[in-house]
Amino acid sequence: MQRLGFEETIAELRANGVRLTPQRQWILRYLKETHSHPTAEQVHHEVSKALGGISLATVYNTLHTLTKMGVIRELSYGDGSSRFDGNETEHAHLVCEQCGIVLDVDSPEVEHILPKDLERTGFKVRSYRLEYYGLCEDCQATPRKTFANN
Amino acid sequence: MQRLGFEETIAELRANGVRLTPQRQWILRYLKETHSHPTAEQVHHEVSKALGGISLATVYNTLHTLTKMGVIRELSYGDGSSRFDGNETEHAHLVCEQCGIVLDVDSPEVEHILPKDLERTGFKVRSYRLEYYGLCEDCQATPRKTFANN
DNA sequence: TTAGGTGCAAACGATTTGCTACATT
DNA sequence: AATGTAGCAAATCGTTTGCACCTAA
Repeated sequence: MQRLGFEETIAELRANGVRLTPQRQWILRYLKETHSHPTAEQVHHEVSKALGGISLATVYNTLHTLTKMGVIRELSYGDGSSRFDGNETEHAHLVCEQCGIVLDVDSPEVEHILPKDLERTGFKVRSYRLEYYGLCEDCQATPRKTFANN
Repeated sequence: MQRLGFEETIAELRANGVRLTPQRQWILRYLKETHSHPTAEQVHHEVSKALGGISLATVYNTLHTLTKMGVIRELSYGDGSSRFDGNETEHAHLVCEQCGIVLDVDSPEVEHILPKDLERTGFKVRSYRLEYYGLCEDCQATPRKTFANN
């Protein structure tokens, strides 16, 4: 349950013979250093500034490659677009239904319960996804905010 | 935490003055009577047989209407399409990464833990979503099955 | 009667793909 | 040098929308 930083992840990939192009490095760096949960478009926008241009297709391809390698995670929500999380470890999220922000939450109790709970199902669990939907603190204070943040 | 059946749900909607067209009734009936978690297209296919034709747009409209009314639930997965669940109550799912089947799981321990877990976050939780990803029993026995079931 | 639902086809938007040129190893 | 990667534009596909017609209450 230790989240790896950018440098550590790069070292791990290099050790596994993965090709490390500038595009891949910047995408990974951005995801590892932000704690927001950006969409592919947001990644494209940020990384494009650093590289002076990158194809959106490359962003998608790279995000999927990194997801398959297990160094980032992909989460798809009902709003049509996926979000990507530089934290590759299992953890729960808080999703604000008003402003759309996605926050991390440590949930040690849940971590203990879940695996136990599945023993009786015959299902071989590789990962889980736990999300709470509701209102973040800001939106509780400010009803009717627009859906355009984070 | 009591799942409502088709007849009960219909009665509730009628009591609330909701218009009950044949299209709405058949869509609701299908979702309430199956325990699979069909996509919009699967709903369209099944209901179309019963009605002798229905527009896919109507299926989408109706599914969203029923979701907003709280009598069904919508779940979006990474495969691009949403799935709809006639069980409107909170419950966890098992998602097989090989064949794509979505199974229900009762998780009473988790039900108890989750709300408690959130008290300290300042987040106002309205609902949650819990999914386990892995291999179902069939796919553990039969590796490399195609992604075309259920 | 009438508010609201249905159907169709066109529009949309996120994501994927085919293919050529290129850069890391 | 060889294999895998980047870029671009076109294609795909699930989903939404505008509008005319229709129907449950």
